[in-house]
Order: sequence, then structure tokens, then C-alpha cells
Amino acid sequence: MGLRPRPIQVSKAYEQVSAQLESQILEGRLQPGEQLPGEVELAALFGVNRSTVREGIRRLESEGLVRRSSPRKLVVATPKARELASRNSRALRMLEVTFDQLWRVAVEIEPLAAELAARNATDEDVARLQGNQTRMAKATQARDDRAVVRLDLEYHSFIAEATKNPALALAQEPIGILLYSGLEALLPHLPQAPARQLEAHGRVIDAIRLGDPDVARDWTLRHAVDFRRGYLMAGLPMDAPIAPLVPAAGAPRGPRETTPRDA
Amino acid sequence: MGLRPRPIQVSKAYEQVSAQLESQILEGRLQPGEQLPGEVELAALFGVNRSTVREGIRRLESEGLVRRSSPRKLVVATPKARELASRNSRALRMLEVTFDQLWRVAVEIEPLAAELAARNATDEDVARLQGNQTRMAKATQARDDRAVVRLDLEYHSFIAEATKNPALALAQEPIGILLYSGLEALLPHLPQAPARQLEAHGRVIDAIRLGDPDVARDWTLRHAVDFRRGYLMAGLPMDAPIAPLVPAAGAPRGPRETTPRDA
DNA sequence: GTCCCGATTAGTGTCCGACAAACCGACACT
DNA sequence: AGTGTCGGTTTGTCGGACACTAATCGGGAC
Repeated sequence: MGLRPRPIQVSKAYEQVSAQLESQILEGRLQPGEQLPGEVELAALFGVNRSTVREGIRRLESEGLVRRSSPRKLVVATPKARELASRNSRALRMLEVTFDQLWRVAVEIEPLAAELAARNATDEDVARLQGNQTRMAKATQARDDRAVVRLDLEYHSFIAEATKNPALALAQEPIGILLYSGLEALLPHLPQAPARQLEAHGRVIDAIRLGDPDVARDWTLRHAVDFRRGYLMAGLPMDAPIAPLVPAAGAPRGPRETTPRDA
Repeated sequence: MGLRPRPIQVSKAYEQVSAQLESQILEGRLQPGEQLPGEVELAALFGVNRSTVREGIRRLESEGLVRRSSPRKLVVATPKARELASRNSRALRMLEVTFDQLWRVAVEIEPLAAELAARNATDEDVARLQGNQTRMAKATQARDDRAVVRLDLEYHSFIAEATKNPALALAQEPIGILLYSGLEALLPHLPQAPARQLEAHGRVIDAIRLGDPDVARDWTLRHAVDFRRGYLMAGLPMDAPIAPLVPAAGAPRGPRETTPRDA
């Protein structure tokens, strides 16, 4: 029959605490920067024990809705894009997303990001990008693969920020983080890759500095296509998870039970 | 001077608990589906109090890395795309993203999503989309604005899922959720909007069913452009936050202090 | 032997009380 | 003015306790 039993859920007290605080924040009754009462006072207000309040607060903290400005002060905050990005990329890694899946999205988003960066970047953004480029040149010359990867990730992050578009940053960063981590596997096979990358970055940065969206877009697209080609040439698999969840080496594959104890 | 003090951070015990468990999960030593020991046992293993363990677990729970399959069983899990999406869209709302910012990203991503859906959708995906379309037709005829919005969000969510590309879904869903919530403000001004939407959806769904990526992409692009035009025609602001953080009606705007208590 | 039902047990949710350490603000001192 | 000291406040952590419920087990009915 038409009976559709919504799964009943007993609401634990600590969930109600975080839920209530959350809705107060989302409704704007508690505005970012505002300070919350201490744990004891909160406990009194909600009529629960301090331990319960603490568990509720942990959740809000981990979601970035509140933050400790100092160990004593709990203030309402807006989630930071960077933290969201890293959480999202972690999730993607766990979902065992493939290079191909990531690339398909990146090849559409990154050119847009470059375009918007060219439209909206501040002088400061440009300066940061140029600083990145300088360091990248050094790392390239020194053949420091690890630094190259790190700086590449930083470059993409700077671009995302320069767009002044949080929606874009949120969509792009997790993908960029994961995709360009794949660079690490690529570099040993393609010694010339960093040099090509350096040039592409340079062109894009110039275009951004000059406020030329079309050139920025174009070179970013080329860069992405080039990256894929490099990945193919290196013989790396497009359809395998970027960072497969390695089963603990030597451990039996069967469903292990309860404990993380095997030290 | 050149002194660059790295911000010193004391690591609380509950943070170490969640951090250790998290890294065990990310390294694959604890695999999804695996069950964790009870709180008491964990407390013993880590050599801390149960309360401390609980606070650590709250964090992992809220990040979707662990989940309670039954109230008694705590199992390792992979974060669910839907939950990530809602958290991300909440964050975007708090960042006061504008219609224009959202739309610029959506207009690039959604056509891609439609294309990939046309390539990868299963029969089941198509059936779900058709079910959505049927209900949308009813809601349109009944002029039930609320239902139209809800079904539109569902439509976009189904498309995202049909792509079989988690990276895309993660990038698209938060934006779609927020952008098409704007539909609610639009409908009263444009009575003909639902009908146009219905047609566009129908075309896209047909293209997906027939496995025609180009048509799916094309109609989705048209739909997005149309949406923007409608928004403009309705005289709605493109540069204002989609969902401004409303200060509680009638409340003084000054920086309120500590309490959420005014019931 | 299998199946169902009640008793048992284990584990979570919540509370209480306590204490050390850190933090913050104020005050005294040089 | 700048610095040291001090005391109250708040957090982080602990140990213990108890109710309630889900899983488990044992026993009786078939």
C-alpha cells in the first residue's frame, strides 16, 4: 500500500545540539565571527551535560561551521574552501575515481578557471602566481620531482583562488588536487614534462596578467590535453583508480573482523 | 624580520584518535565495510578515556569515513556523494555566492554531465529520469511551484548519477542544488518557465535514452542559457547572493554577543 | 532437528563529578 | 611602557555510573 514509512530515527542529544546550532547559524541568527558561550553555559542552555555539548561541537567543528580562534574562543565561521577541497579530494580518492574521469571534468573546468582568473585576478594574485612560477623554474632545473608536483598543485590552487568564484574553486580544487598528484607517477617517465609545463604555466600567467581571457583559456586547454597525452605516452593506465586503496601488504583479503590491532 | 613562526598547535587527544583512525582508513588497513571495535576497546587500545574516543569518532562520523550500520555497529565507509554535495552547497551558500558565479560554472559542467550521462546511463537511470519527468509534468500542470523545484533538483541529481563519474557528480551537484533553488524565486514571475523546462528535460532524457551525447549536451546548454534569460527577464539580481544570510527579522544588526538564547 | 521466545549480555547514550593545564585579564613592579 | 605575577575561568581528560536497547544465547514447543 501507499504507506511509505520514513525511516524513523531516534535523535541523539548530541545530534540535536549540533543541529540546533547549525540551523541557528544557517538562519543567520548566529553570524560568522560571533562568539559562542562556553561549554558549561551551552550545556545549561540546552539542558544537557557538558559531554553531550562537546560531542555536538565536534561535529560543527569538523564541518567548519565553528572554529576555535583561540583555544578558549569558539566562534561561528564560514567553511574554508581549502578544507572543503581537501576533504572532497579525499572522498574522490576513496571512491576510486580514475584518471579518465577526473580528466574529463578538468578539461572543461580548468580552462574556465583560467578565463575567469584572467578577468578577475588582482595584482596580488598575479604576484603569487609569478612567485610560484619562479620556484617552479628552480625545481624544474634541479629535477626535484617532488617539488614540481607540489608547486603544480599550488599553481592550480592559486588559479582557482584568482577566479574570485567560490563555486568554481570548490568544483575545481578537489579534482585538480587528485589529478595532478598523478603527475608524480608521470615524471619519471617523461623528463621533458616539467619544461613543457613551465612554458604552459608561463603563458597562462602572462595572459592573466594582461587580462586576456581567451589566451588564458586556450593555453590551459592545451596544457590539459598535453597532460593527458603525456600520461598515455608514459603507458600509465587511464581506467585504473588514481590512488588505489592498497590492501595491507601481505594481509589476507578475506573480510577481516574487528580490530586495527595488528601492530 | 625573517622569523617565520610556524603556528604552534597542541594536539588534543581526541584529534589524535580521529587522525590515527583516519590514516588507517586512507592507507587501506581498515577497509570499507570493516567493523571497528567498540568504544571501550578502542579506548583501551589508544590508552585514553571513552569520552575522548567518542569525540574522535564524532568527527569521523561527520566526515562520512565511518558510519553506524546499526546503532551498535561502527563500520568503515566511503563518503556518500549526496552528503558531500549537501555540505558543499551549504558552504557555498554561506560564502554568499551569486547567481552569476554559479551559472558560469553550471553552463560548462552541466552539458558535460548530460553528455556523459548519454554515454554511460543504465536502463535504470533512464527509468528514473522518466519517472521524474512524469511527475514533473503533473506538477507543471498543477502549477505546484514547490514540487517543480524539488523535481528539478532531483532531475539534476539523477543526471549527475547517471554519468557514473563521481568527480563530475561532486563538482556539479552542489552547484546545481544551489542554482536551481533560485528557480523558486523565478517561477512566480515566469509562469511559462516550467513548460519550457519540461520540454528541455524531455529532450535531454530522450537523448540519454538513445545514447546521443551531442543532442544531450546541446539541449542542456540551451536549457542553461534559457534559465539565465528567464532570471534576467524576471528582473532578479545576478550579482546578489543566491541565499543571503538573513539576519533574524527585526533583530538589531549590531554585533550580537554570546548567546543563542533569545527564544 | 528446527523454530520461536524469553533471559542474558554487551555496547551505546547520557550523566555526574573531578582535576590539571592552559588561558585571559588584571594588577603590581621596575 | 614594558614585564612579571596571580587568580579566576574554561577546556581537555579522566573515572565511574546507569538506563536502555540491540544482539546473543539457551530452552522449550513443534
